[in-house]
Amino acid sequence: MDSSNLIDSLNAAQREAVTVPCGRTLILAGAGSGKTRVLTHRAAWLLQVEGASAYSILAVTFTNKAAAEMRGRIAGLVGVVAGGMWIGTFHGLAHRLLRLHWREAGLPQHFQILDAEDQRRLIRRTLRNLEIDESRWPPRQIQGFINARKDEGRRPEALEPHDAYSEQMRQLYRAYEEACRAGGGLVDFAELLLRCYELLCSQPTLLKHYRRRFRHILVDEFQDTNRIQYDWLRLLVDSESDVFIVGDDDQSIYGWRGARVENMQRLQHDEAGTRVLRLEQNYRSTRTILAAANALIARNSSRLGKHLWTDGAAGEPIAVYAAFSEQDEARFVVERIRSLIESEGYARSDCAILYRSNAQSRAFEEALFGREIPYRVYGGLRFFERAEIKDALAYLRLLVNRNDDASFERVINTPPRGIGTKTLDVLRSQARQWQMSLWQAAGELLRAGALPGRAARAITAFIELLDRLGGSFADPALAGRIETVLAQCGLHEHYAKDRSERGLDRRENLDELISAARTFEQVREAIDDEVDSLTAFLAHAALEAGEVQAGEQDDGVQLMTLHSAKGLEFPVVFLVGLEEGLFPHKMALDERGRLEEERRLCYVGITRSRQRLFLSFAERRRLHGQDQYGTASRFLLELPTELMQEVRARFSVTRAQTMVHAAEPVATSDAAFSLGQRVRHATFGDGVVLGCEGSGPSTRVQVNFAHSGSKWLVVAYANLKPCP
DNA sequence: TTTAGTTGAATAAAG
DNA sequence: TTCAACTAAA
Repeated sequence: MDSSNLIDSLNAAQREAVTVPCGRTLILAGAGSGKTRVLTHRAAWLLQVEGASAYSILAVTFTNKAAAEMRGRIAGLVGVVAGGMWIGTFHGLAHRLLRLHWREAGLPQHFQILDAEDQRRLIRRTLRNLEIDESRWPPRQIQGFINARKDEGRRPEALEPHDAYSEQMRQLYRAYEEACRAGGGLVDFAELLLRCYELLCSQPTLLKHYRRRFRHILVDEFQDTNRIQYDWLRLLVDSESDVFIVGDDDQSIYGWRGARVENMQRLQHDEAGTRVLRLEQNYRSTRTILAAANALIARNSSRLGKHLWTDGAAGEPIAVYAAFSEQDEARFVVERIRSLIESEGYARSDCAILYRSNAQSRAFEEALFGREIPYRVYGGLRFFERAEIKDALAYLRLLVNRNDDASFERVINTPPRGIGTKTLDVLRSQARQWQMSLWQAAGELLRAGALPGRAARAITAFIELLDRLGGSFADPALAGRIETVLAQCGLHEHYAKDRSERGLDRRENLDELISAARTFEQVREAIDDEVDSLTAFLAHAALEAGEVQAGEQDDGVQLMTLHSAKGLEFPVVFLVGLEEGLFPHKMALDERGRLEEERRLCYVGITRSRQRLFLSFAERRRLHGQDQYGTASRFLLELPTELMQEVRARFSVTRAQTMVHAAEPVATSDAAFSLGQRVRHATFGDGVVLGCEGSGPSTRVQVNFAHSGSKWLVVAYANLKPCP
C-alpha cells in the first residue's frame, strides 16, 4: 500500500520514529517537535504498512481530550480502518477492562465510580462512623494518603507502619476499602488502575489473552506516568510486543500528583535494547524563544538530555516588564494585548496569559473587563462536578444501587423533605449496628414502626419515589428516563423556586444533563453493551467531567495556569508573576527536585509561545490580604540577558537592582563574565554563560556549549575567552 | 430547616 | 482577601 502520505510531510527524525522497526522504542520528543504527529502517523504506519490489525493496537493517553484528538487524527489518516483500536486514557481503559471482567475483578456488575469529591465525602462518613476527629485527621489528607498508596500499588496489608500516625492511616485506608465494598462496589480513580492491575496479575489466562491481542502499544506523555501505570504497561508487554513510547522529561510537571519522571530512565533499564530516538527540531517557536528555553532548562541536572533547535527566524526579543504591583502588571499586559490586536493584527485568542496559581487571574480579569476585551478563564468547576448535576446523578445511582449510602445521604433531603440530622443520625446508627446500608436500615425501621410519624412519612415517600422511578426503568431511552427522574424527584421544582440567576443556571444545567444523556446514547460505543445504558452513562459522567463553559467565548484572550497550558501553543504568551516565592512557588523551594520541577514548568510556559513572549513580575503583590514585596524570580535571572529587552526602562531603584544583578560580572578576577555572555573554550568551542557560583579563585561558571552541551568550569583554570 | 455569621486555609488538577 | 465549610441562632 502506498504510504507516502504518512511520511512525506515528516522530517528525517520524525520519519525514523514513525518507521522504526517493531520492538521497544522511546521517543524523546521536545516541545513543539511534532510529537502527536509522530504518534498518530506511527499508528497509521502500523495499520497500513506493518499490516497490523486495528484490534492489535492499544494507545494510551492521560486526558480524554488527547485520546479524542488521537482517534480523530488517526481516522483522518487511514479512515474507518482505525475502528477497532483501543484508544483511551489509563483510567478509561482500566475501566473498560473492569467492566468486561467484573467478576474476575471481584466487583459487582454495576460498580460505580467515585470522583475525587465523592471519595472525600465517603472518607468523611467513614471517619464519623469511627468517631474520629476530623480536625485531627483531615479527610483531604487521608484521601491523599490512600491515593498515593494506591498509585504505588500498595494495599493496607502491604504497608509497614512505623509509628502511631502511619498505623492510624493504615487503619483508615482499610476502613475506607471496607466502606467501598459495603457501598456496593465503589471504585475511585486510583482504584480503577490498581484493581485492573491486580486483575491482570491474578488471571494469567486473561493476561495472556490481552498480551497476545495488544501486539502494539503506544503511550503518550510517558513522563507523567506513575508507578502503577508503569507497572500496568509492563504487565501488558511481553517479548514479542511492539512498544512505542513518547515523552519529554523536561516537561514533567506532575510529580506532586504521583508522576515519576524516573520511569523514563527506568524503562531503558527494565527493557534492555530500548531504542531511544530524539525529536529535537522545533516547529513552534522563534529562535530567540527557543534559546531562552534551552538556557533555562540546561540548569536542571537530572535530564536525559536534549537540545531543541529551529531553522526559523530569530524573531523579536523577549520583553521583560517589572511592574510596581499586580495591577500595574495587569495594565501592562492588557495594554500590550490591545496594541497587538489593533496594530499587529493578532486575534484576541492568539494571546494567552499564563500564571502559576489561579488566584493571579483576578487582576487580569479586572483589567480586561475594564478595557472591554473579551476573555476566557480556563479551570474551575466542570459540568459533571456541579452540585445540582451531582444531586441528579446521586438519584440515578440510587436507582442502580440502593445500597449506595453516599448517594443516599446526598439526596435524602435534597430537595428538603423534612428529614434532618436527627432522623439521619438514627438511620446511621441503626445501619451501623445492623451492618446494613442506610436504605435497608430505613426499611427495617419503618417496618418496626420505630420512627416518629413525620420522619416516617417523609422516608416512606422517599422510598416510594425511588421505587416508582425504578419502575420506569422499562423506558429504554436513557434521556427520557433521566427526564422522568428529574421531574419526579423534585429537583427541578426546587430550583424553580430560586428566582435568582443561580437558580436559572441550575435549571439550565439540569436540562443540559438530559441532552448530554441524549448525545451520549447516540455516540455510545457498542463495547459497553455488557452493561445497561444508565450505568454506562454514570461511568461516563465520572470519567469525563466535561468541559468548562465550553465555547462560551470563542475569540477571547486566554487565561490559564501554566499546568493547564501544557500541550497548547499561542502566538503571543504573557508569562506573569515571575517572583521568588510565587514562581518558583515557596512550597517548592526547599527540595531540589521540586525546584527543578518548577523550572520545567517555566520551560513549559516559555515553549508555549510561537512568536512573542512577554515576561513580567510585580515588586509589590497583595497575597491573602497582605502586601508582599518580592524580588524577581531566579528563572528570570537564569535567562540570557542578550535575548531580552526591558520594556520601558523605568529605573526605579528596585528595577535597576534586578537587571543589573543579572548582568553583573560573575568573577572578580580579570576574567569576568556575565550571564548570557558568549565565550570560547579551547576544547569545547563556543558557548553561552548560563550561571555561576562561588567567588574568588573557586568561582565556577556554567557554560552551555553549542556542541558539547552544558558544563561547569572553574574560571581560574578554564581559560575562557569572550567571543569576538 | 434555614440562614446569617464565624472560622480557617490558601500551588498546580486529569481521571 | 476570598471562599468554602462549619456553627449558632431564628
